[in-house]
Amino acid sequence: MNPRKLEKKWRVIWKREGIYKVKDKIKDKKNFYHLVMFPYPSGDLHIGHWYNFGPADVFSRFKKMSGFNVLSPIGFDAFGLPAENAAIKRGIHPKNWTYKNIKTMTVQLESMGNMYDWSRKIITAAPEYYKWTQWMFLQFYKNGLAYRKKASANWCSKCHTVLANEQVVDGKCERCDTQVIQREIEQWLFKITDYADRLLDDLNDLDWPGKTKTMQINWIGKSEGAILNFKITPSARNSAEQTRNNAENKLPRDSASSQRESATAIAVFTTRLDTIFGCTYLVVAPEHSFVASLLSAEQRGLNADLRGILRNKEEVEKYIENAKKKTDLMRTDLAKEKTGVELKGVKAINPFNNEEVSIFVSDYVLGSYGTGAVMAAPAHDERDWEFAKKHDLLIKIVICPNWPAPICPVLEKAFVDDGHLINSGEFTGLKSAEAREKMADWLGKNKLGERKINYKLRDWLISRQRYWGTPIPIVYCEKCGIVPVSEKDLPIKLPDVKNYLPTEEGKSPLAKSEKFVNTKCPKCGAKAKRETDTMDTFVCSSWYYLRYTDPKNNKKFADAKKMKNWLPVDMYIGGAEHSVLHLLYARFFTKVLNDLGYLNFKEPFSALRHQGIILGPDGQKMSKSRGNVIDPDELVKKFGVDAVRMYLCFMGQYDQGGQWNPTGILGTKRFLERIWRFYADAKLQMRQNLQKNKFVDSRQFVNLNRLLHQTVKKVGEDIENFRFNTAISSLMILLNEMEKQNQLSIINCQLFLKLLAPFAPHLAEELWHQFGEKKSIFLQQWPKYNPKLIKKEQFDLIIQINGKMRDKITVSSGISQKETEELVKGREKIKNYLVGKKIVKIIFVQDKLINIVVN
RNA sequence: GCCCGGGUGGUGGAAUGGUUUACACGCACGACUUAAAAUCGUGUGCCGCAAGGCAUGUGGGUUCGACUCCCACCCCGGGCACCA
Repeated sequence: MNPRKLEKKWRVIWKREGIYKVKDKIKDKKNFYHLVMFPYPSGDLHIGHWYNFGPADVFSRFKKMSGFNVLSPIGFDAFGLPAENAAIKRGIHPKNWTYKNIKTMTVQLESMGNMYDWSRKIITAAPEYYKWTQWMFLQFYKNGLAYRKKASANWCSKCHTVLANEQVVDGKCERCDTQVIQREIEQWLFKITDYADRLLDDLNDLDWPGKTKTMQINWIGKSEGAILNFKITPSARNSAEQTRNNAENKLPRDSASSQRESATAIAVFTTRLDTIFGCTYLVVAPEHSFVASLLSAEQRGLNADLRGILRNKEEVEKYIENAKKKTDLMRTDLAKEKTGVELKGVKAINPFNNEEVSIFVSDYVLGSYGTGAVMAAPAHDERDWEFAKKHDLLIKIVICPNWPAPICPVLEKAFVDDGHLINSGEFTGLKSAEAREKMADWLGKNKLGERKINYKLRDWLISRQRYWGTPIPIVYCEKCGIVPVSEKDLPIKLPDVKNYLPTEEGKSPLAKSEKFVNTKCPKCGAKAKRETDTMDTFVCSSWYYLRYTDPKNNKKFADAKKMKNWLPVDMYIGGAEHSVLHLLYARFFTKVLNDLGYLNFKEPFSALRHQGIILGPDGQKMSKSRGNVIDPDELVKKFGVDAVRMYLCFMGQYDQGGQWNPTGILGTKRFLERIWRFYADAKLQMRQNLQKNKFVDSRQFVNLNRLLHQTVKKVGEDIENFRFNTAISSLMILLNEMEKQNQLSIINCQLFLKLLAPFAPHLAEELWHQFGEKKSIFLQQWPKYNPKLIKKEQFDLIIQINGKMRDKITVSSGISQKETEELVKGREKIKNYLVGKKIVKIIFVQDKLINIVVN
């Protein structure tokens, strides 16, 4: 057998006969949309792609044979930064580089022999595709979901572009590992935060790995609490040095001081309103506007009483200078000591008890979250505890774990759990959860604050200052301002510029193309300029799964009826690295399009599975510099496609991946060769039998039949559960057994091929046709098993003494306990164990074991 | 620090609370061969000549019986990380 010749032969025939060409509807068949995450055209199909697509193809072939009309498309996520970087490195235009890669990768993908419907191929960098990406942008814009703003953004100085929060890993650029800095820049954002709650709630109904759901939950980071205002007042004491104990000295606030009260207030967000009576100071982030006001020359935004009141201006300025110099990574390092300085001369007033508390500036408070200011209740928060201990501030216990015993423990660390309130005025005695409710009500009633929900999720920054992306369809007119391009003018084509290099100053290379930039205002016709930023490539991939249902449509992103046939996606397979990026964005897009009436479903991917990561033979991540990369093309040359895909299925649990074992693949190669030889023998034998007996009845082979039916059950269930490894091992067991039989039926031989077909499609198809079959094996029905045949008539009964296996006998199924006991006690081996012992107890498990307990 | 996932032979890995080590790789021996490769057969957890004993990261617990359930700890991988 020459696997490569045979495999090529079948790929040609499959293509010629178009057996993978998908019809939108087939009578009496349910549609099944099976999708793999489309590859980025990096230039080579690596083993990770194979691990993703190979076993995924096993699943979709199985579904097809199980009676579904399966859509299994493929395409290319063709825009993006790496194409550009690689193109720059090699001096090739990104477009040429990308399309050249698509060409080679298409050949590689075809060599896998997967059942893709190539007629539905999509390329996100093609104008007929990105026309609709731009159309999506316009819908977002028209509905207030796309907006432009100047704000601090993550800037990668190597890639010369801004990055979404999701693309910053450990404070570094996801792509090139360069330290990300903050830079003020005009940018486009999508309002994903509007969908935070729905993105959270709808996770419940999805058949997704729990881990992936958890990661999205954490990324969205919902926390419920309250926002409350602390009024600011000049320090009542001359000596601002006494920070300690001043919270205990309640200052009865007379009418005079009330009148002098400042209009300035600091809002804080807390999830632990129940600890408010334990608040002994406030902390604001260095970038908080209040600090800036205190320090600035004009002192705008400050009440007259507060102007010029800061007594340690220099100290504060110095601290803030230092904080600015720190990178995000340094600032968020938990191991670091919590530094900070007091704002001397000002105090904040706790709205619940009118106590004056000190205000600190510290970089352990983040300017970007909540209000950029927190109330510190050091007895009940670890960070506040640490800060208070270091700066010798008052720690006041207001939550007691020992209620109703009035004695609270002396704390050695912060007590952060819920408990009962003490020393909390009218709220004393309440449980934490109850107190939070009542206190929030009280805040609202007195107009001092309100309930508030905060999210970690930020709006999605989609503009990139790079060439190789979808142009943002926006025009800037001197008269009309920001004007969206008219839908009929789409696509706004990416010009074929010569100079696509990114620029230092944070402008897209498109800005240099006058032909592109200068245009007319779609509204008033006056001279106008185009937006030159392009979109984040994740925008392209947020809706691609819709396009496969109607990839050639020029009037709509996809026809509604056609989408209805397939969507949402029934099974989505891809890497776990997309847990928060692509998978969150695609969900967001789906919800928006659903709201706008274009889709009748709210979640894009009903079921999701991840493949694991394959490590090099050395147990390290594969990389060219380490020289531990496994080249799938080489493997195919040596072992054939079927052996490679089968080994990928066999090497371990699909979602766990693992270290590449260079010799392991020999096992599946040998297995396939054994099948080949076995069928050559079987054919000969059957030809003889056919002449003699016309037909060999499969009922002659009762034991083999049982194993066959068991295997049908096992393989089907295993594939359904993505347990490809054990499915293959049961096929191996079956072949081992079949080889021992000296007569075989045609029916059984054909049945085995059907079980094999999803794993080794080429070989199975070849052998199938050698039986004289004319239609492809993939147009056959997956075999059904007979549950009655699976039951054993006899089984090995385990005999245990004190829970240890000492003997076993083969007995008939359904044997009674009494019979078993007699049988067992009569055995010499067991008798020896019972000599001089007293039988305490006998455990009998029907059709399994007997355990004699002695002492 | 927190949240997941994992720890089983020489290796990859199997095991509804019931035979630990399926299946495969590797290794050893044998057959075929002038020889080698390929193939086929046999064996292969550890200790021991054997009887037997001991083995699923460590230590406890529940149970007639624990890889599996509970508690504590150690190690590896992944994610999050001052989110108030």
